[in-house]
Amino acid sequence: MDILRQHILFSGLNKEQFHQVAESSKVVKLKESDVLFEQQQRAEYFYYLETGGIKLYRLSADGGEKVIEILSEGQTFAEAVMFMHGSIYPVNAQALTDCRLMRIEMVLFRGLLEHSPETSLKILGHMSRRLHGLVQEIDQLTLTNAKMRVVQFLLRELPAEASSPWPLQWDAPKTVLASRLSVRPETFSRILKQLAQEHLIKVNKKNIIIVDIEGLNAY
Amino acid sequence: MDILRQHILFSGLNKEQFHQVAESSKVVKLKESDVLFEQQQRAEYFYYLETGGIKLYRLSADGGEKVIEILSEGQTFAEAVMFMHGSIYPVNAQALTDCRLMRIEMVLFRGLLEHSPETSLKILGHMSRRLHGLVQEIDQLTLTNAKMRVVQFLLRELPAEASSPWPLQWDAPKTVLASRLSVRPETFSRILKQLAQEHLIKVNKKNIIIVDIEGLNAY
DNA sequence: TACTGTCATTGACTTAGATCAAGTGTTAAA
DNA sequence: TTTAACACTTGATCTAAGTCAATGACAGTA
Repeated sequence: MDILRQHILFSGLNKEQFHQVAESSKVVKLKESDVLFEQQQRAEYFYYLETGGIKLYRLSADGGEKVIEILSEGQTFAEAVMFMHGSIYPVNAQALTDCRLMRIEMVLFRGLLEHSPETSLKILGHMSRRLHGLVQEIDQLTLTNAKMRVVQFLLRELPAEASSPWPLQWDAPKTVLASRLSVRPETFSRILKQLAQEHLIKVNKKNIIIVDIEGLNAY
Repeated sequence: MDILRQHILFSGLNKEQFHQVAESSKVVKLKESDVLFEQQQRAEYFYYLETGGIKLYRLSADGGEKVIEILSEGQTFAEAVMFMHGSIYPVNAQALTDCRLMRIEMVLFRGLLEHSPETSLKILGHMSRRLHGLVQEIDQLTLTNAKMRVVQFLLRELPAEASSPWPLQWDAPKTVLASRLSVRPETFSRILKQLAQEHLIKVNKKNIIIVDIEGLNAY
């Protein structure tokens, strides 16, 4: 509960307000591949992800799946839905690994915001950044090719202080990463192989070692 | 000024607050092709578009241009930037036609929000919808092909009450529309031709008549 | 009226990346 | 230990859409 308190969304609430949130919230546990909610479903809650991984994705009419976001510990999600009329989730959410989450009531939280402009402003900041992120996403999709998308993705996974060589690892299967990057798994595989042949990375199952950050940046 | 008052962003402000905004705001006039601001530039203002058309677009390193949004009368833009740290515009803004805008000071407006939770919530609603729109945009780009994107675009331009045949028109040149849809002008031209041959639309310069809405929906 | 530049259309060609198909590990259950 | 299920890799094709190039249709202006 203390962890929650520290999150930016809740840091603007006073003691009493936070108490209300804590009271009405519930811990949710998911097993790997459990579905938390589905797109078009009526939205009553948003979530704080304490441990585990979640993917947000959309389905097209013909069953195609596009991963919009891969969430990891400490992130909140679906809070943007709280401010839309006739709120329905615009995406599906499914556990990539076993998860532990806090489920927060939208109605209650929204009510609190009416008396907490500070928190509203923080959420606005949050959403602005996500908005900006999506805009970048769009031009990544349109202005660059598959190889560049993969390279950008790898570079973005690196912490600011990273130096070559630097190990990366994740729990999502490669198919999910591929979808996130809007390429087919086959293409993703081939691109990683190419990068390895150029001595920019080394691939071993779910571990990738970034061998040459400079080289990747050159793309 | 009264027009501004009616806009959703300002409707939550009280008389005094609105007065402050009005005081510090300035009318800006642009000629066609004038640049209002550029990406990476320090952001101090957001805008309300009274008359005319504006395109928001991004440039890639190699000069490629991707139109993110085409704005028309009555819309505000760049207000999301207000809530980000070290705020810089993430896009370029250029006039498609002669324009008249209101220029609003971010710092001032942000200050007002600290005392107007109601307005904050309205902006949150605004941004949520745009967020949702961008998510849809992304899966359009990834789950569908160029022809479908064009069809979806045409259908979305139609008002809810539209019936076949229905005329459409816009002031942006076709190259801009093409970029907005992430296709090359040549491809855009070919697709429109195809749709015309299938008797779904009729094209005449900047006017398009939607002949068969059902037919388009079938895609 | 002719000249210029911009936008739009059309045809010929190229290519990135999808699709299809086959094969290899790897884990988990029977 | 065998079988099944699934993730991943690799090779062989195919195709949608991009690129390049030529031409037409204007609007503006000198």
